[in-house]
Amino acid sequence: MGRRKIEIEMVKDPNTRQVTFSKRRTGLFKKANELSILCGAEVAIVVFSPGNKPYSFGHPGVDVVAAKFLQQDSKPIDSHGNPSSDSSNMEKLNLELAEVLAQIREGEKHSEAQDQILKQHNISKLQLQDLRDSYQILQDRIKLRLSDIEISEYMMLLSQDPVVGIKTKSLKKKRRRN
Amino acid sequence: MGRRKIEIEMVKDPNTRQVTFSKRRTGLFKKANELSILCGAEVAIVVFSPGNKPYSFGHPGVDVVAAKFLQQDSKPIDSHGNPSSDSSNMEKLNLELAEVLAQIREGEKHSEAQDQILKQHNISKLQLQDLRDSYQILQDRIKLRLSDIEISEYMMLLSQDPVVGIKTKSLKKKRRRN
DNA sequence: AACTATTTATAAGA
DNA sequence: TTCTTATAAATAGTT
Repeated sequence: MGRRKIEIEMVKDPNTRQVTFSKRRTGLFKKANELSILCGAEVAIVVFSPGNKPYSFGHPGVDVVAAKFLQQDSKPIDSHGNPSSDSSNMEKLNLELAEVLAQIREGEKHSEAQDQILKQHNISKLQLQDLRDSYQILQDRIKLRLSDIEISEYMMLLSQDPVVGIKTKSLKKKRRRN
Repeated sequence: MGRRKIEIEMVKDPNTRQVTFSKRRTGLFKKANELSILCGAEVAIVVFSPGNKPYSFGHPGVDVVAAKFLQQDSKPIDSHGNPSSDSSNMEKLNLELAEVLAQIREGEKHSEAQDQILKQHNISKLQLQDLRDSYQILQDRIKLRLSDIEISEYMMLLSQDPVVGIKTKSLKKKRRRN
């Protein structure tokens, strides 16, 4: 898609490679953003540059999508012999957890503590115990504030026309157990 | 990039939306594959379709890239007050772990057990204990065999030169390298 | 699933 | 790095 056609193989010149990486990473994230909007799809991307710097994109967020992806596969297990905490109420907790993750992301913008949010959701530490192993690392990352939040917003501006202000809080499915 | 320009907004017709999703997801994964090859970058993508079906792409693998992404952020922590297991030898373990993850992916092709691979790497369960909380879920997923392995291979065939023999469904554009 | 008219991404160049 | 532009590539609507 340029002045010349190129072969899909490692770009030899380091300088050119860096330029190519920057351009194509931007393009990839833009495509991902369009896909999520056009189709209502959830997307998470993590990329490490040739210089090993991390870049990420996520809608509604890398954590949310990653959690969803990880949990779906971890449920069907135990045919292997793994006990794994009782998965009967896992689904309900997972739904809550997904929401908590989203809110934590929001809360960070206001420098709120994670624990406070947990309390607001009336989730006891006992309940969290079940999910701790699986989500510990995700929550750790959340505390650090993710750069993908900014990137996500940036991509919004790039491909959308007017765009309001900020707020990318599209995850608001309040699922009550019924 | 089609007969008409479209606005980047939710495609209303469910049928059209599904078609758009399929086309663009393929395009996104192809772009990701090219980026990884051209620049030697590591890429991981997870997508949920409007129908909530998961798709993933990863080079060298979703797990490997995800683990790398997660661990880099979990190190700088503890300025928050979190104890977090001593991070002095974390790096070494992480390197080992990354390699183990890669080998597990390989091992699966031969139906090997995860434990055997762990032994081959001489990693005791005590050492793994440190990383357990963070990587438990990743390892669980690995046991299930990931679909992204197949996808990754498929993408390779798509964008690399000659292609061996496998029937690449809709790719009949025979390009010769020149 | 295929086909193209068009739009979009991007390789070089400035 | 950012912008420009000629060209390659992706894809929206159609068959």
